[in-house]
Amino acid sequence: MQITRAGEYAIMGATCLARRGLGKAVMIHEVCKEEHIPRSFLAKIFQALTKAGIVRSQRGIRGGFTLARPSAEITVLEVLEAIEGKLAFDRRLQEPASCHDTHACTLCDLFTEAQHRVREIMGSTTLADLTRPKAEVMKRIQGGNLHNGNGPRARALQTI
Amino acid sequence: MQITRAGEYAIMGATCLARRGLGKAVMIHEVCKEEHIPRSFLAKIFQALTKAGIVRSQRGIRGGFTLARPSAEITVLEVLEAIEGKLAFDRRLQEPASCHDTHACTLCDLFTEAQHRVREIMGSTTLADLTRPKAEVMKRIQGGNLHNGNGPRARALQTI
DNA sequence: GGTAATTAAGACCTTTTTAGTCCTCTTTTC
DNA sequence: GAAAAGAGGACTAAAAAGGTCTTAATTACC
Repeated sequence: MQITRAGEYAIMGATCLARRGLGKAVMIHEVCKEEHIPRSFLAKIFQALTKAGIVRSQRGIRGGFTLARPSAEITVLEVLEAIEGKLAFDRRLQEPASCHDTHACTLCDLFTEAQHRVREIMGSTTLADLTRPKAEVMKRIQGGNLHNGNGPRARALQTI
Repeated sequence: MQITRAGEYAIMGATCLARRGLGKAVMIHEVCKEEHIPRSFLAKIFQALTKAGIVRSQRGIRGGFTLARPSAEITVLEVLEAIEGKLAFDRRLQEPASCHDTHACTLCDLFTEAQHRVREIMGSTTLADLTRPKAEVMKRIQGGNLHNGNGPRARALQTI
């Protein structure tokens, strides 16, 4: 019941890029130093994020990584699932065949709801949110007003 | 980001006992057959649940397992944590030292909130709930009225 | 065009966890 | 005391986690 190190590093790395702004290429080395992540491991993670269209890479001298889109349009859920695959609380929710009691399994319902709650908050929090001052973030997260609004946050939520 | 098979089996096994009522000892063999769980694996799991005071065991001929308390007083969270240890969404929430940015880590806040949401629903759902008809359970889970009420459910929630 | 700096890709490795099994011992009932 | 349970510990195979290493492929600059 934990997210993996790779998933955690992905969020940290992407957030680090978010803090630098959209245009500037940041070398993997800098991100590692700042976030205390092993270099070659992060390289691998950023590769995956590149394929997922979350970051953009630039090879050669003066190369590095940038976010592919504004940080306010990238959700934490998106980053996490790019690395770990679709978030599933239990194997039942991945391969429904593994539940024999297919007709009316209340446990499946419980797991589905738990998973939904996690996806909801992860999907409504963007990288931009993580770069904001702590007090603001706390207020937003615990405020519970994740459902309303028309900003990028609401748009992001639609894809869940 | 998944619960383990052991955790899942524990909930299934305990729920199976809940369906049989409080008094009657159920042999491990019966539970396994009913829930499609490997026998020696479930034996191990029930051992742990016994130590945790969730089920009670009876050796010898006509032995077996029963719930140690009424099913309405045992939460799914309790069963899960008896097997998997305290539910932690990320290692940061277990050993805070692993987060270097101790002063104002917004990611820690996000994870804390996600974890809280999972604990909330798992901690407010009892084994008795899982034995009820699907429609009822769905209504309760999604109703969102998990905070009010004075029943065993509210009591259970206090320990979270 | 050469060279240094940078990411890409994938093979490889080590440790830990998962998901069990198996065997022997103890307890309990008949 | 025999038979039928669970208790407990040792063991194992497979998968996942958490990385490392090597060899490209690009790119900027001289």
